[in-house]
Amino acid sequence: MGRSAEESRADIVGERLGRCFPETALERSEWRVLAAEELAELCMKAHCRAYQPGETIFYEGDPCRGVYFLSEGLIGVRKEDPDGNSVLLHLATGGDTLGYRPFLAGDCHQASAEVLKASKICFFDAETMGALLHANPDLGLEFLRRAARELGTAENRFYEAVRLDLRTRVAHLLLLFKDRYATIEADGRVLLDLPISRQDMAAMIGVRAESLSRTIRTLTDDGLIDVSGHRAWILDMDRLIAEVAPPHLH
Amino acid sequence: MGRSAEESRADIVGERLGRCFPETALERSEWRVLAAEELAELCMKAHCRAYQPGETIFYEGDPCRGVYFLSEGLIGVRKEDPDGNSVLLHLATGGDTLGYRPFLAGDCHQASAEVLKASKICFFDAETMGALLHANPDLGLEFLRRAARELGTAENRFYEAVRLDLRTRVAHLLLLFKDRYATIEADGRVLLDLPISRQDMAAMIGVRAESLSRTIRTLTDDGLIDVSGHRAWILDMDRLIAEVAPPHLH
DNA sequence: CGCCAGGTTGATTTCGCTCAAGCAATGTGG
DNA sequence: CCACATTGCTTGAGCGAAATCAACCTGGCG
Repeated sequence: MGRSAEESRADIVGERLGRCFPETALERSEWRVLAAEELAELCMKAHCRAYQPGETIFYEGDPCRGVYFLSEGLIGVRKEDPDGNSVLLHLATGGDTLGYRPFLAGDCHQASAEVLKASKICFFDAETMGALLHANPDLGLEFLRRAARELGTAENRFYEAVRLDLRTRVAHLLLLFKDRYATIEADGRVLLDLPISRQDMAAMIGVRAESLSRTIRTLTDDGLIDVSGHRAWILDMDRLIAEVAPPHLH
Repeated sequence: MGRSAEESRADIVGERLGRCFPETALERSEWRVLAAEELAELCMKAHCRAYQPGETIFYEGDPCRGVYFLSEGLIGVRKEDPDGNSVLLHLATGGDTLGYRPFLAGDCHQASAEVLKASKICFFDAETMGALLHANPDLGLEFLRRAARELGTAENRFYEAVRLDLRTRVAHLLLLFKDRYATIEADGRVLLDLPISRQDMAAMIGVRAESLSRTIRTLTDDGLIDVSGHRAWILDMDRLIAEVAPPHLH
């Protein structure tokens, strides 16, 4: 124990920093623009904990008291109605920040956040966030860009929901998953590890699970994909893309 | 003509400022956080002109070269497919800024903007915008709040599009219009001046014009509203609100 | 007056939902 | 280790809400 108090405090900070902001999560998040000292300070103020699948981080209607940084894991952000029907608005993975929208708009949470895979989450309270945003304009601009991108995808989803038929939307969902969850095998085929249940996949595109199931079947029969459980092969990428490309529905 | 060059330049600036940023438009826009000198400088750099109904400001797919401030008028932001079916994403009125989303996200326009009523529009190029955002963090925070609010409404629209039936969505649209376009008559009844065509109203909630027409008919038969042309009376506000309130669809 | 675009109404079709049953995988207690 | 619940997924049959197709108003305008 020949080490100074300085050094051991630095160790504590460094260790906590690594847990709050793992490299892979940090670099794809808005927080990457903060200086090392700012990050260190931030994560000393953070409330961090691990969550298990099934836990809920916040509910629709809850007052928004700050934002949640997802260090690792998988979270579903959804709106539910009394009958238990849900719409899955967003899938969050490591590096995503939850609740920034209601925080910035100054309203209550308009959706609930449910843990889908074991996660580590850090909470930053409104005061800390407010101070940080004023102290560091770059952070605000990062969130602004994020909000702009998400607004674009939200508008596209609305368009697709009202104009595109079921099969097209399922094909598009699979292609979205491809970008994030695909591995390419030696023979060139594409293997997806579907990260969520059929219920939730259906809830992402606003259809019933039964309809999704039937559509997966027809796509399978047509030789585009081959799905069993959470493993999905894309057998014919070109034709799958063609399903989405021309927005003609005849 | 005893006035100095100084004074007459100030007049020119002041006059141009008043045309670009009319009081009512400015105060509900993000730009209100700029100092008078900043506004003056900005509108000297702006390209302003008047537009007539039917003109298109930008098309889906166009590169985004800056943002458009709507001094007055009415603009429809829409996505169209080859068959001519359109979805109306947004109605912009005086004080709204168009194209800030693609500008910030760094992509092309993902929708086109069509003039619906005679408008006055000022264009600020990307360079000017970029400099301003860096020079004045408050402006960024304003746009951040705006983006957060719009993201919320976009997510709600998606939810409603996939979960709520036609009648509920029509009722909700009428109530949205009420907030912006209603006048309350002496006898307490509420009169709406519907700002857009049936086609476009239908395109806002992602349904066909025929379906909208039928639904307006049933709402009329039920005594909730009374519509002729672009004049709509809300006869029973409570029941109209009740149509929207409980999201049960039986 | 006739024309035409926008709006309404009617008849029919269809896509996706509802309801219900079957099935496979996983867990649990005896 | 097996009976059995439980849960998530799939399949089938029937239905219904909204789309489609088509005709017909209506009102503004040359």
